[in-house]
Amino acid sequence: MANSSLPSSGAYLPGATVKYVIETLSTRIVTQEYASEERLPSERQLAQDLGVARNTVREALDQLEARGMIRRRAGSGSFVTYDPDGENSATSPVAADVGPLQLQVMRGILEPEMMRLAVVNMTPRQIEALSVVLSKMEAVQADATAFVRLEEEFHRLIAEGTGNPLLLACYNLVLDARRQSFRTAMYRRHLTPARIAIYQRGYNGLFNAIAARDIEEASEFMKLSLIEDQRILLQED
Amino acid sequence: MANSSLPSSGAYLPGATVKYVIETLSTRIVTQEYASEERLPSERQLAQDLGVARNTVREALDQLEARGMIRRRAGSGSFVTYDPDGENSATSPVAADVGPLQLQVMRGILEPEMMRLAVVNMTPRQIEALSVVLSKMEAVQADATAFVRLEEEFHRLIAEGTGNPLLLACYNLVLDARRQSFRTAMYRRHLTPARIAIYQRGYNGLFNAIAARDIEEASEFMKLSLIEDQRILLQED
DNA sequence: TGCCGTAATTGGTTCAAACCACACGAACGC
DNA sequence: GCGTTCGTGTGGTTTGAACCAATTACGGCA
Repeated sequence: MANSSLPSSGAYLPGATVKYVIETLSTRIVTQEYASEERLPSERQLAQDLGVARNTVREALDQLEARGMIRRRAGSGSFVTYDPDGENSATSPVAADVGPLQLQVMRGILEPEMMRLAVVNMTPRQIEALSVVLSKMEAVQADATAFVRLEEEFHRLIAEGTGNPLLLACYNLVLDARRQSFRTAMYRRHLTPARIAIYQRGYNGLFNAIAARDIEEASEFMKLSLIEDQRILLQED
Repeated sequence: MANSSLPSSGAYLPGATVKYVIETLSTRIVTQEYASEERLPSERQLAQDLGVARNTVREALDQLEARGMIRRRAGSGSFVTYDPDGENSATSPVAADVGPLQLQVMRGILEPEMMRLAVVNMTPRQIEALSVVLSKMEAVQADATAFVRLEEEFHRLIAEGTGNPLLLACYNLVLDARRQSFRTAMYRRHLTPARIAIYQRGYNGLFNAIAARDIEEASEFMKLSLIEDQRILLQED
């Protein structure tokens, strides 16, 4: 699919260009558009394709490299080091020891309050960013891996939207654990196209509630999402 | 001052300019030429003084900030956060950006639930460890620094007592931020012997509630502690 | 005197251009 | 044939400029 849907069409968000590039590239990597171990386009090429300066592309690649998604070699190019099915990832060591129930408990503690704070504190720009991720989620048909990854990004944006860096840092640990959780693989197995459609409706409602600054509605959708995940988890046992 | 020995005169080393700036600035900071908490020259000024581009200065400042030697505030300037007599230096980078209110919000989210989980899940051995810390706290007369340290240990043991490694990891971030917050904010000024005595009674009651597996009682003491801290925080403003 | 709005200053972001050092391959010479 | 050389493409670094956003300082107005 790639996309030529540059920010030029509609909302151009100054100050969010690097994030846009990061989001675009990481999505392409996760969805295997750029396969593992594969070389991705040169910085100059990417800059031209995405309609941004090479500096901006470099900044984005810096962060992707820090996340361990790519590796660069001067003179050769940049290579994808992300393995979608790989158990190995640059996740924090704690994440490995976290059981699915413990993860769910932690989400139950953080997410409702996080949602409330985000609804109140998110800037229009952050809501716009959220809508971008939402459209990508709605475009997913059956690619469970991509959907899970986008789900994560969606949640991360909400955590960012609280404006509380400490909460964001904590929630990043939660997301690490969620990614690492061996049950996630099973979770993906349950992510049939039909079920994806259900989640899409849920996230759509959640986003609308956020955009409308409706705390109760947003909280309700968040709880539903949690309960749904919990149901799948228990079903597994 | 310091040096006008710019690379321009003679050896211009491409690829080493940023390092040169970092070296220069960090030396000035360590030697107190730029004292702690002091504002250092603006990026534009530094660029001109050092004979490099502003971008280069920014790159250097980025790394100094990552090392925790400076802190930047848009519109205000960059400030030295390096403490030559610093006791602790290994705090997580996020901690620096966390405001006192944000810290309090996060504690308000985590601690009540943490308390409930701990009361239910703590092993006798963990309770024993908690009692040891408690006696140390009760032995403190006026050493606010020691008391704060023990308080932290007390809370950490409770977090451990939940048996949830993810929660513990998150709470460690909170404690990092709390430690950082105490360094800048003058919380210790308010920790008079009389106030320490009050806290000691509170923690004693909290411990007894935990030992008795009394969830409501423990929760109540935890909230009191939180509210007390909040009161001091507001008083500060 | 006190308050508010504007102007100046500061860090934050993005852009465009030029040059360097490294890597790889193709063309060349032996 | 084999090794060297050189060209081209790639990431790496630095520069200079322009604009944005947060903050502060100042001046005039009530």
